[in-house]
Amino acid sequence: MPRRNADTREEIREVALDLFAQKGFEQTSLREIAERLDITKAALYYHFPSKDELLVQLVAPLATDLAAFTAVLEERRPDGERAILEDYFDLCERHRRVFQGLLRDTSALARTGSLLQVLHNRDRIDRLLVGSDDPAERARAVVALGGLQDCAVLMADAAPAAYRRAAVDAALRALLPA
Amino acid sequence: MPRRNADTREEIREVALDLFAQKGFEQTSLREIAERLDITKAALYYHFPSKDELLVQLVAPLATDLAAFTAVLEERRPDGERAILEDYFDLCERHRRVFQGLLRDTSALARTGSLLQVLHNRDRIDRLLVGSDDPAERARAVVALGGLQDCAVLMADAAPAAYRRAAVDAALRALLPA
DNA sequence: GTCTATAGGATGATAGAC
DNA sequence: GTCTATCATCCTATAGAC
Repeated sequence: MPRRNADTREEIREVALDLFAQKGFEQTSLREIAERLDITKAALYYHFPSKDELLVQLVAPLATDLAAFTAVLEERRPDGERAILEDYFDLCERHRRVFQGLLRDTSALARTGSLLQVLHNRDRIDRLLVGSDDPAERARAVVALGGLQDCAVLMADAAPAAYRRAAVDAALRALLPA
Repeated sequence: MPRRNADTREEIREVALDLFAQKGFEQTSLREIAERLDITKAALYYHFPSKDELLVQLVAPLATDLAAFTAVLEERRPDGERAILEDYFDLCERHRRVFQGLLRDTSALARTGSLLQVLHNRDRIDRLLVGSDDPAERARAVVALGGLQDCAVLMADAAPAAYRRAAVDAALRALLPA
């Protein structure tokens, strides 16, 4: 029998993103997604050819958005760094769930408790650095530390010594109120 | 028969971290780890009670280091923010492989090509923002954007509007040369 | 400390009826 | 579009010999 809601495909995307964000891609089975929608696994395969393709479609909006952002930045020198940063911030917010759930799959660490331990420490460091629990104050620390942390991942091609000074300087500027 | 090398346990850790970092935790089977070491799965279970426990032991050094860092920060107001940031940077570098391989499990995205797409864009944005390929210059952008991106993940408890201004301001300071 | 053998289960995916 | 039934494969983990 046909189901209550017309747009099953969109419902699947919604549930899948929710579960992936919550438990990670690998640890979410198609059975779980199907159960939550009260359909069968086989029905999923009518709408999506594979689990991987489902993932691809979930990340696609972010990928598209990011590509557009890059394109704009490339074709003309835009209206100032502030505007760029604001736009990038908005982009991250817009795809917050994707960032949270798909760009870092922390499920395994969460299961073992390691993740909580790390995040707890990080959170305390953030608050201590700025001496406040206020989100606006904390953000300075998150930017500074998050930025440094990102270097470890994204600058894998360069020797740490080559950018260490610059990175620390930048983080310091971010941390200190203007 | 006993194996060539005495410290099998350490060899296992080494190989496991390598494979986890490369393919992600969930997608690395104990069979693969065993094969690479020329032992059997059963032998792994002599050294580690479970796959999860193996993971825990791999993250443990980072967790410990981070806890110590927090403790120092807590007990006394340290020698200035610069030193703190430098220490945090060093900590990240020290555990670079863990950050790369375990704190973000990007394996699924990598398999589908989505990851490459996202990282490629991010890399170009970084270079464009500072107008240079020099690592030292790029670091400013990585810090600024990485910091903003981290906000989307770590400040999940706060309303974006509450820290948006502060975060963008901090990122801007990080981006602009002093 | 390492092996063989296997239990016991979940998973992604497909075939074919309705 | 959704179902039932099933396949083939892989997995973590354990028992027990050597």
